[in-house]
Amino acid sequence: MTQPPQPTSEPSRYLPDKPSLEGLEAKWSGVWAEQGVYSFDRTKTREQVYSIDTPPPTVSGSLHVGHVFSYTHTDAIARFQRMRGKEVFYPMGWDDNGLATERRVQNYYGVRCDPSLPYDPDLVLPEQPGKQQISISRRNFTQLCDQLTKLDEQAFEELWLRLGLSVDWSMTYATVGARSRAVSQRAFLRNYQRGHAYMAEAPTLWDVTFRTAVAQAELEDRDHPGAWHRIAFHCAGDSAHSNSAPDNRVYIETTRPELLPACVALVAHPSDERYTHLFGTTVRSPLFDVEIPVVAHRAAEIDRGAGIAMCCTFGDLTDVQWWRELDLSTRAVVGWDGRVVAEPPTGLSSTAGREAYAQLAGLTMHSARQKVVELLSASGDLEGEPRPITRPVKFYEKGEKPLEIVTTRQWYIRNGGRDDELRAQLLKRGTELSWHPDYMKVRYDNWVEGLNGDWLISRQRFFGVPIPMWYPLNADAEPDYANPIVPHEALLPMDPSSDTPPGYDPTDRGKPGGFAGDPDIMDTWATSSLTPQIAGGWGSDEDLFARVFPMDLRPQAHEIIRTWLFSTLLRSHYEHDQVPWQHAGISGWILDPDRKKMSKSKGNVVTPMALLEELGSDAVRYWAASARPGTDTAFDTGQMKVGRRLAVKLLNASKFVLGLGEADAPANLADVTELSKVTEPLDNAMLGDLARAVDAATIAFEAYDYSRALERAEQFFWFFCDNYVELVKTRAYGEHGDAAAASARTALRLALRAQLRLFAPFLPFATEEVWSWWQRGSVHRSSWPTADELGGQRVTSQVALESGLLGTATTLIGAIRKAKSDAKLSMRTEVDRATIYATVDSLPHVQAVLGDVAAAGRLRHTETVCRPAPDGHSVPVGRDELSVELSL
RNA sequence: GGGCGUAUAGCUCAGCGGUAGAGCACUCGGCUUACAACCGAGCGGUCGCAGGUUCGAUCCCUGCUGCGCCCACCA
Repeated sequence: MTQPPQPTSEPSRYLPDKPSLEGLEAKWSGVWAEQGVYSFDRTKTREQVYSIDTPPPTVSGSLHVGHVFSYTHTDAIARFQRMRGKEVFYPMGWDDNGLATERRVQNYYGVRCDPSLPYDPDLVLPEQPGKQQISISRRNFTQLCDQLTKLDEQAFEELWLRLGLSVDWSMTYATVGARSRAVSQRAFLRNYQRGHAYMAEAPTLWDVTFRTAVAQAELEDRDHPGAWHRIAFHCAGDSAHSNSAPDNRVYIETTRPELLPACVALVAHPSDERYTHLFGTTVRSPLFDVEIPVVAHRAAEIDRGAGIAMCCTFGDLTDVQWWRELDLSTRAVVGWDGRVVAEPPTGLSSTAGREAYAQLAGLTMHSARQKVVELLSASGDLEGEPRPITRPVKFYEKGEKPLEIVTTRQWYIRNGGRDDELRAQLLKRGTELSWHPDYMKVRYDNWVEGLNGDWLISRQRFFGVPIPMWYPLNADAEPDYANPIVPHEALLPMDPSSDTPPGYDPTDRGKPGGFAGDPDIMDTWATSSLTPQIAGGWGSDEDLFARVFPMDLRPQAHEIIRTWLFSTLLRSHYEHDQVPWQHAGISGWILDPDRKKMSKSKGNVVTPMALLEELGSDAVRYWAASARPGTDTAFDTGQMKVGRRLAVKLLNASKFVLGLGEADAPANLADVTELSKVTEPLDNAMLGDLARAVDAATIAFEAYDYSRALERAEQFFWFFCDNYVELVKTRAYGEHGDAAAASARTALRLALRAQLRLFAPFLPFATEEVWSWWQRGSVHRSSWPTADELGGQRVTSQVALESGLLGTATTLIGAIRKAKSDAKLSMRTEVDRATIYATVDSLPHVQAVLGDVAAAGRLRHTETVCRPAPDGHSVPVGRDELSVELSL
């Protein structure tokens, strides 16, 4: 066995007989780690650094080809910037914070967190989770969270290593780690101290399954079946208003009849003449017999339902608006558990009403609806049958039941949703970013313009960053929320449920005159919105932070512009008064081949590790990098096979070029004197074309268009292999003299050296393998190719003539191939005589390349005839004579 | 309801104010000493529809249609 070469050793002249992609991932990822090829040099200044605000993957989610897709894009950019001479700050983060982890731990271990239980240091769980979830303490629970996320993080790291991400693994962070918790709590406290964070008791969108508040950014609309119910309210007295129904009733239509006991008003549009006579009067609700005012509000829609709506506390956000703006009563009936609360609301005082209510108390919303419909039918207040409809209903994105609105005390961060001036500032911040692709900015603008309230950041969950606040308790042990006890920044991270505020004794917890900790944790985005600060060492390593912040690039997917991008920008706006990055690179999604979003449930998810093992990382990276920025892309193994073919071709072509001879192998091709060996016009023409491809790829990369950079490199490479290499092959063997051979070999080597570097960001393994055969160091620390090193001005001055030459030669060899193909001859068939027709203008070109063309086409004798080609195309005359007609 | 994107070969996608491109698939030919997991040649398109601007439109403008996505107060 031949020892694999080491990148720091002398060029090894090691050329495998049969180059292969197998094993390159393990070999080179190991070498890179060992030699710290991607380690960040923190002595560099901000100007010298290119910093990336890595998206920390949710480790409790499944590994998905979508991950491979978008992280490859970022890695290609990182590698390009590194080769351009930037010191790339490219850490990895793990998002192990929040509900995703909680849920995974519950299912994986079969446990459930009960914060009232004491910690059990000797907890032993059954090997297989049982049917019944085991209740454990909060501390035990979070320990299991830590334990499981460690496993998940390992799986991700293995994947990333195999994919070849050029991450500095010594700088990894986790969003629930101590550093992240400290940053998150510090930023929150500063928001609080500046008045950007506040606490309020207000109607809140509430998930009854997870029993937590959720934020606007976590909502999604889903089509949900429901039904219109036409319900009669009773007008007071013997009203003689002609517009009332003849039976003195007012009909409303609702999809939420179960909220009838929560009704606080009927609302119609001020200009709706059907109801104007009722404004200012009251009606009585059916079943519950509560006196209900009829009021006017512009938000009521004349042509929706009956045109008059039942306003409940709270059925939807319009109800909240009406309740606020019209100063209506409050009759909450939905409890935290999603069931009808036991006590009837105020105002529900009649005996009949209380009896009706008693039949609902404790029921789920679903059952309560059936019961109310039953009662209304019996009382004759339901007109007709419910009419089924499907309408959009708000869900928590991770939830399975429609959201309710429950009044709770929560923490908020101002986000412009209630403040036009702040909103305008944030919109302006959006313009300070370079968006790639630029139209993605519209999504940001839409989101900011559509915000309808401040950002609710508290969550009634267990695993996450605690809200760092205590509250003094009064003589009745009730918390004084208006005067929280704020911890010192030096004490962060802290947990108010186990830490004791200064001046108190742990035994004062929960006692009159004592203190209580805030029981809630923060929304996962409240921490993730600080990834530039976490990764950069804000507050703990200000020296590092100054060298990396604001960052250059935020890569992310488009669906989290409203969450991650927006919230990060908001926090940076508050804390640093600037945008957190210069560029936002937005990736698309992976769709399955049917153009649907890939989903686990459909069984079409491919495990990325298996893909990498089967096709090779370079192949999969090629597929990812072929997708235009921001574009949703079909999962396509065909494209990966194309990438694999490219990588194999690169190995083989390199082997050929490097195998042409050791004697004149230049030790340092960066030495421009090598260029003087390139004497043949055809060789210079090729280098000139390559120089243009290099320029095009560079411009594309600088504009974050990695796919175009790859396309240009690839386009040139196939042309190089199929035409140039074939044309100069025999000359390179030395059949036309040493100088001509040296010209070809040097050009081939210069071209190979440049092309390996063009491909390095995309095919890091194959390019590194080839680089190691003949160059020092890692290709990934070499410099990005330039037009200058390929001849620059020298080539450019002759460009007109020489690119014409290359075109002529390519056309000629193509015509010869076609002639042979039409004659059903092997390409190696020797042709005794060929006639090449040409115009006067092109004749010099033809004659200049005739030697290479004749050799490549295996033409023994050629004749050039100076006249336009006869009609038709190439005419194969036979094995011993070939007429090649050209339109030149 | 508002917005963004998109529509090009059987499939996946580039492109561009001036004679329509690539890969895959398909057909034919070739084991040509870098590569048969390869090479060569070929077949294949009213550039979604309708108008407009222009000497000229696949490209620019307007409208329409299909698809995808984002957003929107769910009575």
